[in-house]
Amino acid sequence: MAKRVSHSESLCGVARPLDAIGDWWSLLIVRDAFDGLRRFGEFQKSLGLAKNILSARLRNLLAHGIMETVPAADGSPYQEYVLTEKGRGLFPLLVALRQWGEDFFFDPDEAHVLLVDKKNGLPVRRLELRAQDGRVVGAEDTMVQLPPALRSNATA
Amino acid sequence: MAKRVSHSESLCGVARPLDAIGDWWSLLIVRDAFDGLRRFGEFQKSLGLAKNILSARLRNLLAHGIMETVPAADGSPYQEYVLTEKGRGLFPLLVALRQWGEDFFFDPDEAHVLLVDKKNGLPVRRLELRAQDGRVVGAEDTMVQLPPALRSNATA
DNA sequence: CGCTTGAGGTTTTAATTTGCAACCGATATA
DNA sequence: TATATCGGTTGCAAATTAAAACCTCAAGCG
Repeated sequence: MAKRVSHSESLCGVARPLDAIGDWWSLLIVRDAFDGLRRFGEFQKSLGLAKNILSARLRNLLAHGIMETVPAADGSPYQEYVLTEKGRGLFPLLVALRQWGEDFFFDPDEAHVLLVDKKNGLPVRRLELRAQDGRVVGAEDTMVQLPPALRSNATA
Repeated sequence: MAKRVSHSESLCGVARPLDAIGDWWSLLIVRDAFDGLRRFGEFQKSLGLAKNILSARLRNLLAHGIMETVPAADGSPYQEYVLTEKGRGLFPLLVALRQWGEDFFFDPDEAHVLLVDKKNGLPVRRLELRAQDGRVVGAEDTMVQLPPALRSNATA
């Protein structure tokens, strides 16, 4: 955290998010939250990280509005950590990460968990980026365009 | 790097990729590579990071097969760094990160770079996850399914 | 030739982060 | 009253990160 820049100013659309979730653990916490985990102890058991680190990461996620605490759920006197809308917005990113991992980090025959459609248990499709006209586009079909204001400098 | 586990074993499909690109800089380097940067000095100038860190990150990206060095391009005696197929596979992830950043890290009226279709200059669509039947699905419509082999333990 | 310059790093060193372990406070539980 | 469990915080040693200085090689040039 707090890598080089004080806050969000002058960071591009890729770098700003990284300031919030750009470490190993944060995304795993978010993933566990998507899987329904809510309690401090649940995250700790699932991830096996030190409590002070989990504490710091949760604080950071709260500070960035990615998770929030809710008073209780089952009457216990403790609070729980749940994703905000901003946090739930990370779903496509997690899917992209998972699909990339499946593509390149597993042997072809190696067993791994599958993301499936709840309705029928079938695996989901691949994430696809489409242009306005519906074409599936890759990196080579796209470019980044600076906003009219600040033409020309880099990594705005 | 080398966070807690020696190598890839027993890491889920989300954690394994994070072992390779789970730090602030690596993804930014990859993004710059998508933007056409190839030389050590180009990356350093663009990202403004210390040379030893860039060196370490590039080495790591090479070790993970995300980038590779090619002997030259313009006759200079130095090597260049280009994305492998595995590295190019990160495109959807970068798009997901960018779109999330645009959604939640910019004021509605704040200018930011746009990812556009090269053919016509129009912005690309949003990334969408679809089920086999074509339905757009969100987190709440999906679940992770363990492979038949190892039913029941967590985070396999 | 001898000097400088720039690319592409490595080494040194200091600051930051990490993670283990111990502790703490509050609530249950025996 | 003991004791255990949850949800943390605090110390402290070890590892990681980063800034700056240094090194090497090749080219340019006077």
